[in-house]
Amino acid sequence: MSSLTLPENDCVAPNPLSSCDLCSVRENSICADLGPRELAQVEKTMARRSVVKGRALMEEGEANDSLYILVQGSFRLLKHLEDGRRQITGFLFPGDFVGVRPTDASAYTAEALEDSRVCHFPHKFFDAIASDCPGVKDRLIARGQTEYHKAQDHIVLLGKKTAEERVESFLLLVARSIGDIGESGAVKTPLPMPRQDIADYLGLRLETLSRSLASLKKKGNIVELSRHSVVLAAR
Amino acid sequence: MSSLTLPENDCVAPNPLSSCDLCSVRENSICADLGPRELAQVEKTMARRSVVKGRALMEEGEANDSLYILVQGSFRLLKHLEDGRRQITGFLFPGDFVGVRPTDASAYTAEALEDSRVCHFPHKFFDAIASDCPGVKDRLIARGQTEYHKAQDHIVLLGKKTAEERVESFLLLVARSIGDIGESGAVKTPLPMPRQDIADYLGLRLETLSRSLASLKKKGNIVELSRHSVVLAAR
DNA sequence: CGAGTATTTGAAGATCATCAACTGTCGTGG
DNA sequence: CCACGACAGTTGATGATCTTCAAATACTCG
Repeated sequence: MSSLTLPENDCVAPNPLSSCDLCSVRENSICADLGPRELAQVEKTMARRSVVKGRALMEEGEANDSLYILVQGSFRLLKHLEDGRRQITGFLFPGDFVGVRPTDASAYTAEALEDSRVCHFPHKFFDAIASDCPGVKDRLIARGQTEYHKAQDHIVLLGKKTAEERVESFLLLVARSIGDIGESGAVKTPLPMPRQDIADYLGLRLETLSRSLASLKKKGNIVELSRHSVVLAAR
Repeated sequence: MSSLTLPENDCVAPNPLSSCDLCSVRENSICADLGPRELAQVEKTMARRSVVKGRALMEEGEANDSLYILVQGSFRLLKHLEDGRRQITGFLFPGDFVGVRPTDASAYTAEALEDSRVCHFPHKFFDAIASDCPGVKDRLIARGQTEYHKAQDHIVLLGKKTAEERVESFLLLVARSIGDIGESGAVKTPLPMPRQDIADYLGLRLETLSRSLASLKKKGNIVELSRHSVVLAAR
């Protein structure tokens, strides 16, 4: 209760992700609302977890009672139709959350696109500190809201945009999360997910996606294109 | 502060919607979490408001600091693309919420499809009672979550379903909110929104919607179809 | 009843899907 | 180090679904 020792830490913190003090996504997360006392509590309570590529953090239909914050790596969120068709409803990048609420049946599956690291918070923890840190619940509400807004943008994309518009919107979306602005204002961004995942996110077939990418490249909107990265022209 | 008089009420409560005791959507709402003291507070604080057909409860881009609970009627939620295309992201029926969080710029517009009645709660109110009623914030989180799940279902619909599948899903959706199960298991449901709104929800053109409806009727999935209602065959 | 709008229906065209073949990339093992 | 196999991605040709443009019909409200 009283000690502030950091269980997983060596003295020199060889892994920068194992201490909250050095956490790269902390300002964006709930942790920003925690006082020093709660933060110490967090460092004792929570578990950091590695998830290897392809593994699920939670499965559609299964119970989940934890909140995960993605620290490193990326995930896809997907839902299945009865007949096996699948729709990707979103991607997670560092700083994003899953499991804002405990539930008996997750609405979607979350699978790692690459080897990743997450922080794991049992929801019990939030209930426990809720009275001391009222800001935490507000932050959960806020995060739920931004998820909802992202979903609405996705709805607009699927409902009203053409194939090429969808692809462009998607690339900008990824770039905003994990892209780097290069010299000349061009943006280079990794694409950790395979083409099929992008297609399933955009409501397009693989081939249509490929053609749209080719077309955007010919038009100059895409400067460079490879399997795992894109460079977008400065607008 | 101390009196429990209900401002808008006559003795015999001529309008059943003007007292929380008689509110038809109360069990589904936040109010279910309120203690008698808070409920009394609610009856003094909140305003019941009529919204005439076509009027907006909130506008995309404008500030909003209130939560509204729909008591009677229906709304459409919509977002605009820069070029004027519009996408309907959802409909509200009695018991549904808008404005789960205060914001400087609403993500969408909410317009009445018919003359409607809402309960209006300034978010200040929730902050004020948060410590007494911890359940209220949890309920807001939960509600945000179900909104998110609905949005995800919408995403699946738009991303993976054919025109006819979309129309069928939509009709079931409405039926679940405001439909009546008739004899024989058939479901009759009103359609308070015009065809164009349905099309804009489903990501289809007006004509395609109309044809899909006609086709579903021919197949027998729709038993009866008029401008403002449908009867769905029992499955 | 009549004007104006909402909805349906028809015919032609475009976008995206499907089926199929080809090319590139990565990792493994000889 | 190169060769091979497997998988990921691209490209081509054809076709279906949905859109577009156009006109007719049905409703609703004054």
